[in-house]
Amino acid sequence: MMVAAPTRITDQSLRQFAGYTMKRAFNAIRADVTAALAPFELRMVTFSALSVIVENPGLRQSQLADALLIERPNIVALVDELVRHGLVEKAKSSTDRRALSLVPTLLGVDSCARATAAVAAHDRRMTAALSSTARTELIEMLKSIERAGEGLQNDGVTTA
Amino acid sequence: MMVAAPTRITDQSLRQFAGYTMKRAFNAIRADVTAALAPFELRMVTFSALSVIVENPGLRQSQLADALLIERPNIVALVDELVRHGLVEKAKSSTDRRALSLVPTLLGVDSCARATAAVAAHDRRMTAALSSTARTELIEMLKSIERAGEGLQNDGVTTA
DNA sequence: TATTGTTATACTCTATAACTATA
DNA sequence: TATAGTTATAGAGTATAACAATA
Repeated sequence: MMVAAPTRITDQSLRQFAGYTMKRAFNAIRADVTAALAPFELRMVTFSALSVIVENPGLRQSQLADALLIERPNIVALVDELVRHGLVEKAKSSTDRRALSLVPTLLGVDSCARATAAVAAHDRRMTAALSSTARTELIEMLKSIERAGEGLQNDGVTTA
Repeated sequence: MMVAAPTRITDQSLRQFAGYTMKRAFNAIRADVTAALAPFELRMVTFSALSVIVENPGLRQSQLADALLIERPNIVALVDELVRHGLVEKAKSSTDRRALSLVPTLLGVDSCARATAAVAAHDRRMTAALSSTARTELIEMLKSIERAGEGLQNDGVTTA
């Protein structure tokens, strides 16, 4: 079979979907935020973890996993990376001898503040085309999509 | 060091960022669309590829890679998967003996139509809380973020 | 019994280097 | 010399099973 290639490629059918465009938008965000966090030796996921630890000092690893929707086994290396960089300490829980309490160090608190400022600048760059209210509405719409996903685990079986 | 764990964990600081909430929203979308595509033996990326091939019959693999922002090496196994399922054929280009033209089969066109309907239903489920105009605005905002990313490869060096 | 942290493991997704055959 | 398809490979990111210590 012999066919000539079209000159201009379109993705019109996929563009009707919020999911497709969101994937492309998030790709752009990930690339930019990764660059923004590199000077702090933080990745997206380690920055998120550090932020939650600073905001909730003393939380257990399993609580961090729940908050960030990360499986417990994957938390171990992630927290160890923060410990290795001197940003977080693993303290023994006073109430449960199985558990570890995650506490930010002074360096961790400071790095988190500066990284948060860098990420805020990145986020403003990416949403520069949006008005302040539009940006707020975007975040609210994304939250509503996140919430929509929470009710769909059974996937149609219970919809009858 | 002994610390008691907080009872309620928050991620308030991260919630100010469109990127963080978008990641969580997209996680929900990915889980739901993956389930929606499973009956067709399609993954997110193979569905996107099939859709572009049906919309642009005869395009070359490198054009498909450009359209979907996928590196050329990763296109090979992806297209082979569509060929194996009888949805796409690799035809020889009539103008360039190096190139392959990707053509959908009749089954491919039909499967694409039915999968597109399933994905449309999924997309409506996920955006059920949004009005029709709000949903359109969401997609436009996501496009503007995607566009913002295209200008930022150099990362601040040229901003001076 | 159930839960916390952990190890080992595997699977997907994505990115890079280098080869071949053509242009 | 550049490009199209390809191979091999490596690194993230993420998910599951199973274990020891403790509740």
